[in-house]
Amino acid sequence: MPSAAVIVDVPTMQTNFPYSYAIPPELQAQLQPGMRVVVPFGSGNRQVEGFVVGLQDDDSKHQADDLKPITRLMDLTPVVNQELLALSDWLSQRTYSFRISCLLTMLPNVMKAKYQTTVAPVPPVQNQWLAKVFADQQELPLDQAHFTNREVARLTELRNQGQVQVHYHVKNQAKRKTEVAVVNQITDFSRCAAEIRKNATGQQALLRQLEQQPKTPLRQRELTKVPGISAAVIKTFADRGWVRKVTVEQYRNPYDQPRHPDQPQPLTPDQQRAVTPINKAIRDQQSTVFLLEGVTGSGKTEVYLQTIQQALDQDEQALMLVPEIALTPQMVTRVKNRFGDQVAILHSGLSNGEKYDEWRRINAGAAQVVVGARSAVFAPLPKVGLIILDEEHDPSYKQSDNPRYHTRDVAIWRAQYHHCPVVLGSATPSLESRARAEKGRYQLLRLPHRINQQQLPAIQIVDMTASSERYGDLVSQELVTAIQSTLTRKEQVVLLLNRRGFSSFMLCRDCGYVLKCPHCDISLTMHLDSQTMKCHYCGFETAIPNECPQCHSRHIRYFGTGTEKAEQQLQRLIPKARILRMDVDTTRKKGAHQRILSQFGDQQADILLGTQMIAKGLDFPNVTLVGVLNADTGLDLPDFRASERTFDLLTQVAGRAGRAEKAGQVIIQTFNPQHYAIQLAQQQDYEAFFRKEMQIRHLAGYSPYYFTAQITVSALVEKDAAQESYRILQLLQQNLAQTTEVLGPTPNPIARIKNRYYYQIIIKYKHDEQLAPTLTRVQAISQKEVRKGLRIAIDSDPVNFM
DNA sequence: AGCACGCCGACT
DNA sequence: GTCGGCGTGCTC
Repeated sequence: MPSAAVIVDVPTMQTNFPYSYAIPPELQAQLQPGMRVVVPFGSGNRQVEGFVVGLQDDDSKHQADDLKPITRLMDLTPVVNQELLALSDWLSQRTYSFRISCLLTMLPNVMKAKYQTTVAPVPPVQNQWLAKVFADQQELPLDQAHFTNREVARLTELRNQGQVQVHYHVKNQAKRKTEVAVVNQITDFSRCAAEIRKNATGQQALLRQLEQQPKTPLRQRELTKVPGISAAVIKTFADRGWVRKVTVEQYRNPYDQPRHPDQPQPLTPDQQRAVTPINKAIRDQQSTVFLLEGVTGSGKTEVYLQTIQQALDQDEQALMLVPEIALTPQMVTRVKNRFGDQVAILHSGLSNGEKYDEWRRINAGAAQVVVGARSAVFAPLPKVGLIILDEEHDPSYKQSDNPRYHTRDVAIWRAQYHHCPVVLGSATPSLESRARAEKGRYQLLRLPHRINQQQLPAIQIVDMTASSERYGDLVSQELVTAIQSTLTRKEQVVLLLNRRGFSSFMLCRDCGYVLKCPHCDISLTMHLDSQTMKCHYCGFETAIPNECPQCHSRHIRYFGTGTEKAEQQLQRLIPKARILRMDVDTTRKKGAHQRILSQFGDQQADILLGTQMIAKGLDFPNVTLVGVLNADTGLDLPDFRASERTFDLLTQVAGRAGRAEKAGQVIIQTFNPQHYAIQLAQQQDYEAFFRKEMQIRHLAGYSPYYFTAQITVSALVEKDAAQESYRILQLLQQNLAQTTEVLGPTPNPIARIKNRYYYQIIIKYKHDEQLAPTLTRVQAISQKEVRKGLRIAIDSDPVNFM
């Protein structure tokens, strides 16, 4: 008796394995691994979504007759292929998360089922209350909106008496749109042409269209755009049997822009030295990992495009991952211009429906190139020939909630599966990747020169501890002068200030009170445009006080400068400058990103002032000055990667200057002018930074010399989080190897967020056989404790310690 | 997650 | 004595 192995949508430790279900005879022919099904689960036979991960001919553990049958199919074809099924298994072990969570993150959001429980009275209805509640309704949803807890208890009682029935509904949210298309049935076009009257221009036009593309279904909506072709013309053809009407899936096209086809550009010798080995690996089906270390402006993108072409030439597909695609519309345009409609785009800026459409195009084999952010690494391409991870050091490649995967790891796994190379590209590779290249595990390719012999911009450091008072603490005289002369030359300026809002905290000068978020251990930031004090962690907002909430003194002051205040001050210093501000607050609305950038690109502003979102990938030829208002914001964070992040950010933003024929200039303002991260960013010497930082990591015993794992415990009561973390500490100490070091528990740098108290434990290890089984035990414990409001998060390779 | 079973305190 | 509180275990 055949049965199906099903992973059910019940994310718990105790259900984290496949359950066997009987396959009803009518489903036996259709059912395949990778399809979603609805299955009865638990005592009430409540209906849940599940993924078929395998089929068995007989089941030794269970007699066929004690298996429950699959209720129904949710898909007609598999939504997870064999590769991704295997990947989900590896991923769940690697990240200590549930298999169902892994499967669901590989798919667009809309494919997660929605559940609804309803209740219906069983006729004849005798109970008066029941009759009154239901009146003429057949059934009602069993939720808070319809029934109070007391009423639910009453319903339970009536159900036990058989007067009420409970129904479980599983709703597939994914709705596909269809449209009408016609398929050509003509074989002899000249004979048909003879049959059409000379003055029937519409019919002639349609015939020409069919002749051009006799094999593909043509969408009616597109066809009727052709002059002369109308619905009536199409109907005439259908009546004659010349075309057949079919319905095809309709896809929303999120980047429906006119295309300017471009051709491969001639390569510099550097680029050629990179392209050759990558293309060879693609041809030879080698799963080599290349680290492409190229300074900003060295032409990495052209290397990507020409290697993608190699994969396409072999009838294979290419996957290109970028940090957050909304930030680099220029990159999307370049790829689309080169490869046209075979490109699919997946990123967080798309609506759920748009993501689903792009995903289906990929799954149907209609896309050959996928460009996308983190989750696009799961794009269901059947035969991958190349995977590119641009800006491979970017922290957004790490998912911060379950499953806590790193895109780089998944990319490498998939490359091994497909026997294809991975290209990790960056101007400032992560220390981990660069170290692997050093050891020969990755193959290092370097692009040390900018294309067209452009000079790297000259970088000047301004020591803000010695800055003149006249200009305040925000902008130095050097920067103001440089901005002014840039504007006189009719060139543009990019300014980075990695802090949003107006002022970062409010302080009472009489009693020393600092206004904090009531839900988090963090001071509230003042925002002038919304006239509120905001918490950047939980979103709490309150009015701006005009007296101290504690002592009612009116001597309150606001300290710290964010982008809002910087904009105001700059405007005062340079009244004629047209300033555009770009941060989370000005880009919240859909498309705002693009609008600000194109305004700046069209020279409608002189200065683009923003947070780190302006550091990446922007390419404006008229920008000749880049200023960093405060290089220190990230430097003193309690994170061993603080220097690396600062170096990356400064290098990245400096690269925005002088990208065309005009020379660029960069001014970095800092209170730590001697710090090596800032010094070496000034020299734009990544290799020197790498060596220096490696020494420091070696001494401190951090990545890449040691692996790290992190356990975070949180609870509503601080004592609970602390106690539990000490219990886990004990478990770790009793089980882990002697050489493994366990740090903590310590309260998180921000000890409370959204009313939860956080404690963390850091594990540093080199080789520890016991680590995986021990963390699995921690995972099991977390399952039990979750009922008491405790949450335990395991991160097998954290990138962020805040 | 949701449901049943089972063991302790407040009530008709 | 029973009703119902929620702590614990199980779901093919």
